[in-house]
Amino acid sequence: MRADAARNLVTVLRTGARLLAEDPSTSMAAIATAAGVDRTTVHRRFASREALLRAVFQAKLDASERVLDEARLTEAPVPVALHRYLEGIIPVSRDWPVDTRRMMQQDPAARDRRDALSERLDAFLRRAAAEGHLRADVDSAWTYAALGRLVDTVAHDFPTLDAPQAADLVADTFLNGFGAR
Amino acid sequence: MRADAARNLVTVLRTGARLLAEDPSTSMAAIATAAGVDRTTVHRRFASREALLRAVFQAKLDASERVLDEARLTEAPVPVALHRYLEGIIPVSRDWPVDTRRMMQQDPAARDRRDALSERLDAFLRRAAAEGHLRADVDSAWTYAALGRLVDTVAHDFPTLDAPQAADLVADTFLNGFGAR
DNA sequence: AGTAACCGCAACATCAGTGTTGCAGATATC
DNA sequence: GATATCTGCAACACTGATGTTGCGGTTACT
Repeated sequence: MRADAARNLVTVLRTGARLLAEDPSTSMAAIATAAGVDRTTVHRRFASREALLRAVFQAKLDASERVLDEARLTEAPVPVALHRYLEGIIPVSRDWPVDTRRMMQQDPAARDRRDALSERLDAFLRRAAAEGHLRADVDSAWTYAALGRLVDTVAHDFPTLDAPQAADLVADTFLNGFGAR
Repeated sequence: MRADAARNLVTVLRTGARLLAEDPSTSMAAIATAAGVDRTTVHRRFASREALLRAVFQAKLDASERVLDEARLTEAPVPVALHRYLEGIIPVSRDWPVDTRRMMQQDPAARDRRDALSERLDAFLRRAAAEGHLRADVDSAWTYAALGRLVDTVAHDFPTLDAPQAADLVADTFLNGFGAR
């Protein structure tokens, strides 16, 4: 593939992710215009609208897997791994703001990859609980779900915070909650 | 309006809310079929698709305002008001699972109503902090956003919990977080 | 029981989004 | 500079969703 074609491709993907997050029914034409290319150019790279959506979600999964790898969730000390994960995943959530659960219905392969990611993070949270860093009386599914929502919230509703600040905030809230003591 | 017409109307509204939450691009035809009425019947009640969406969000706002009124956020003791609010708002989130922020763009009147609700809840959270129930070192906007996400998460991802159980879980997590102590 | 309101059905027009093709010009790469 | 690749543009066909209308039959209300 030629270099300019590759550039256009990533531009379309990132623009598409942004617009589709705001409005999941955004048309191919709107994405093409916002990306600064012709509508037919998008169709040349992505055979169908569904193919474009798949590519966007794949890009998010790629980035997420990289973050989990680099966080070393199974080996690093729990507080270190947690913070490294948060600092990595918040920019991913910002770059690919699409809602993962929506698409997963029609793309079984993507769903499997996402399930694998979920399981890795869930295992980390169970280890954190076993090692005494998290409460043992709370369902890990609830812990996992709440952490994910905190990440998305800080990523999209507090865009002025940079990644380290946002990670600090999420970690503090996640561990200590909002109650005075 | 005749009684059967009123019944159909609420059925369409609730069915629409459910389907539109799963997929915001659900067609009027799909909503009509799922609600057990003809497509033209829906069009007789709602002049356009946009009108149907507005009605769904209005219904959610109506229910939310009722909950906030009954929670007596300005008078009741903070722990009581918080629990009463949670126990009321979780069923609302389940009955009207649509994402409020999406629609608010095109409907200024609805956005104003939603802003008023936000302000009431935010004022409650500020009172809670002032009376020593919440940490004073956390931005109330973050507190508000996080609480809202916890509510939505428990409402949709943990449907087996009944409202009181879910409210207990959210209140516990909100106040204490997930860290061991 | 009579009346007004409501509904389903069929048919139609309209419109926006999707996907395709051919070609001429521009651009990266060698 | 030659070549292969990519792009924009124009044109076209197709599909699905939206919105409307008229009519005959059904259902709620008094």
